[in-house]
Amino acid sequence: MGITERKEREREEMRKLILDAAQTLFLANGYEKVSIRNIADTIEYSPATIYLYYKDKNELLYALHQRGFVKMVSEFQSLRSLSDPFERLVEMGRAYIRFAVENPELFDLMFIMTAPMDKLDKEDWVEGDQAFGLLMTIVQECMDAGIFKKHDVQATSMMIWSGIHGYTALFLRKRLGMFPECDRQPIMDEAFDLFCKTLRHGL
Amino acid sequence: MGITERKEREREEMRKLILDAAQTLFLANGYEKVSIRNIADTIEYSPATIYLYYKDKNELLYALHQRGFVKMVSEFQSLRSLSDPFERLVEMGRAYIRFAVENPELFDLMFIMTAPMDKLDKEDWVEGDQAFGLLMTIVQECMDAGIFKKHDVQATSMMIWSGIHGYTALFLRKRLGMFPECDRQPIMDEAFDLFCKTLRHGL
DNA sequence: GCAAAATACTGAACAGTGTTCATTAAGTTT
DNA sequence: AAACTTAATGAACACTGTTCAGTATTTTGC
Repeated sequence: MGITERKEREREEMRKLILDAAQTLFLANGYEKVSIRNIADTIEYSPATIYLYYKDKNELLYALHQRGFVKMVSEFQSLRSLSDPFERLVEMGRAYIRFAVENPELFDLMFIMTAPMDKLDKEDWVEGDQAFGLLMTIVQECMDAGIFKKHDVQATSMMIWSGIHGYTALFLRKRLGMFPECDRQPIMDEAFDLFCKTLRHGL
Repeated sequence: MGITERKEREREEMRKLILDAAQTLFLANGYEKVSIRNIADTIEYSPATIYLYYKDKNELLYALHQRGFVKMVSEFQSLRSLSDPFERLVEMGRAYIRFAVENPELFDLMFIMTAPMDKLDKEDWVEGDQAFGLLMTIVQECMDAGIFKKHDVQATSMMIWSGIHGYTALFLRKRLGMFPECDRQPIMDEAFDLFCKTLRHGL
């Protein structure tokens, strides 16, 4: 009897239907402005139905959080073609910033929003761990190649991640009001450049 | 007739009464969990009354945003005693992180939350400008003293701010799940230390 | 001192939110 | 065909920010 299998498949399809609708709405309108009722409307089901497939709104957000990491890690794959480890590091930083600017809502969910992160176990961090692991590998390679002095790889990677993350967080959350609109991009670019040079000479 | 003056004074007192109550509640319970009705209850007025003194909830948040910057800038005053400009810079970074950890909700409002920043004019950035101005002054002094090479002061300051901000943002928003709980603080400290050293040698 | 004008305040309502649950409809098993 | 299981829903609950007509209270002009 393949009925249970079909049921399971239908259930998975329904979960995908809901999540796809949620993703479209969230990424288009932001998380605040999308309600369970909105999602229910677009898939033409009752709001209560959504709760049969996802425990609550946060579980929906967390599912997207995971999708975001999968997308980001996949975009990092293009780095493999670069042979020079430092160049790869710089390009990874650029990719991180690019991802943030091109997918602001996803990035928000992944690194800034509080909502879905309230209580996460270690198992929920596989994707984030993967991305950070990639960074650590590149940093290690920079050390092996003599580009960086030998330091604790974890702390060094953390320092670099923080440095890059800072820009994107301040930029996305519109905290650069002290600069005139037109100056912001150039200043950001110059600051990123300076950060890379400082790493190159000082680490 | 001092009646208009008294009225003005009473109005200001009422604004303070509301804002104080809001601050206490917000900083204790977080912004999400405090409603206008909660605030109204604690000051024993009707919810509608609050709208006679503040346009909406965001105006309340923005008033606290300003208070936060005043507090932060006042905490930076202790830096004046340090004579070495680089030491002053490091200590400013420490003070920034300390402020964030000790006043997480205020910091959130000032640098992370989207809510009150939706549309701010240039005049609303005086306090932030002041803090960033202080940073630029110290960076300039580091350059004058020959500790840093001469670069664009704005971009350099921005780079340093981003670097420090990154830690605090990731930490406050609980994005260090890949590290075991007990390792986080040491890694953060080491990363901060490494950032300072890297600036010292590489900038 | 008293009526009229101005100000301060509030209860109730509106339109929305996330979430739950008894009830109904559909599908599966015996 | 009847009994059982599963899926979907309408309606409700307890909230939210915000508005507004109406009621107190205070100030003004006579």
